Amino acid sequence: MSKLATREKIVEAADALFYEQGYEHTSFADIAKTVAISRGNFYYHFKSKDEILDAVIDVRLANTQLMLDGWEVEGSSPAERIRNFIYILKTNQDKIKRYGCPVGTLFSELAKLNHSAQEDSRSIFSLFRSWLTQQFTLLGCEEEADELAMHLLARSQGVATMANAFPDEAFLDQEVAQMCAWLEIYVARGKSKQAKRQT
Amino acid sequence: MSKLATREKIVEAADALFYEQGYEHTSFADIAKTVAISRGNFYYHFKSKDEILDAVIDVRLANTQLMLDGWEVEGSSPAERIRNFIYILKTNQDKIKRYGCPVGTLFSELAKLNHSAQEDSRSIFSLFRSWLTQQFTLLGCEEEADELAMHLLARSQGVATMANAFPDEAFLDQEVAQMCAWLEIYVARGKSKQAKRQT
DNA sequence: GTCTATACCTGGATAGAC
DNA sequence: GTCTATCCAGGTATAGAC
Repeated sequence: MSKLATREKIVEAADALFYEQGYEHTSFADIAKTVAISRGNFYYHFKSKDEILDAVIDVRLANTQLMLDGWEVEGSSPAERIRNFIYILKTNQDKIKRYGCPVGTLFSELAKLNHSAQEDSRSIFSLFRSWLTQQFTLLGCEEEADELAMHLLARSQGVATMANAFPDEAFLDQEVAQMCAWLEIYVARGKSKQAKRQT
Repeated sequence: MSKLATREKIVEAADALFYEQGYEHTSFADIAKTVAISRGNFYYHFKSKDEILDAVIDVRLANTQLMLDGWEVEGSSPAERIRNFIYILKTNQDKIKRYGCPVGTLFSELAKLNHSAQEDSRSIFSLFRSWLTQQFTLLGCEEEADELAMHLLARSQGVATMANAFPDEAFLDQEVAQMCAWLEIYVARGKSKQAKRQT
C-alpha cells in the first residue's frame, strides 16, 4: 500500500476513535485493529502518538474550512449560513447524543491533560468564531458580531453537552428552533439598519 | 490516623484531581502524593479505582444538595434561587476557565470511557434539573418548567465550555447578565399569571 | 512499507510484614 | 491502619528482519 494511503487511513481511524473514546483512552492497538496494520508500523508514518493527534487536528481544521466554504454558495445570505451552522446539531444529532461535540470534548480533554496540542484544538473553535463573526457583520451587526458569535457557539456547546447527558429527549429540536428564532431578531435588526442607510 | 479521616482525605484529593486532570489521567500515585500515603494503603479503604470514583460522585451529589438546600433561606423567591444557580458561573469562574464545569466534564469523560459510573454522574445533572424545574414551577411556569430547566442548564454548560476555551474574555460576565435578563421574562410572565388568578 | 519481537515504563492491584 | 515489595496487564516506543 502506498505511504500516503496508509497514513490517511491511520488519521481517519484515529479521528473517529479520538472522538468516540477520547484521545488518551485510545491506544495504538485500537487504531491498529481498525486500520488492520501492526502496531510497529505506526512509527514509519508518525514519530509519536502526539503527532497523530496533530494530524487529526489538521484534518479537522481542513474539513471545517471546507464545510464553511461549501456554505458560501451563490445567492446564499449570511442568515442562511448561520442557520447552516445551527443545523449542525440536527444533522449530527445521533453522534452528538452518543459522544458530545467533537470540538468541545477534544478541547476539554486536552485542557485537563495540559497537552501541548491544546492550543491547536482551540483553533477549531477560533475558525468557527471568526467565521460566525464575519457572518454577523455581513448581517449588519458589526459592533456586536463577535459577542453574538461567542453566544451562538456557547449555545451550541451547551446543547451538545446536555443532549449527550439526556439523549432521549425532544430537547435538541427545541433548542435548535429557539436558536433559529433568536437569530431572526438580528436578521430583522440588520434589515432595519440597511433600510436606514438607503434613505 | 483514623480510618474515616484518611478515607475522607483520599476522596477529597481525588475529587479535586479528577476535576483538574480528569479521572483516567489521575493515577494512584498522584492521589498518594497529595494525601501523603502509600499506594498500597488505598486498598484498605477502597477495592478499586472505580470505588473511589463512586465515592467522589457521592460527595459531589451531597455537596450539591447542601448548596441547593442552603438557597432555600427564609423569604427567598424562586427567582432569587435561580439567580443563585446562574451565579455559580461567576463564583467559580477561575476554576471554570481553567478546567471547565466539573459536572459536564466528568460526564463527558465517563461517556467516552463507556464507564459504568456514567449514570451516577448524570444524576448530578438530574439533581440540578429537577431542582430548577421545581423553581420554575414555583415561578408560575409549570407547563414549560422542565424545558426551561434544561435550557438554563445548557446555557450554563455552554458558557463553561467556551470560557474554558477562551478564558481571557469578558465573555462570562456578558453571558451571566444575559441569562439573568432572560430569566426576567419568566418572572414577569409568572407575576401576570398570579395576578390573573387573584382576580 | 510492513512485519515481529522486544524493551521499557506506568498503572492498577495483591501479599504479607509491621 | 499503613507500609514495602511485588505482580501483571497494557501502554508507548525501538530494533531489525523481510
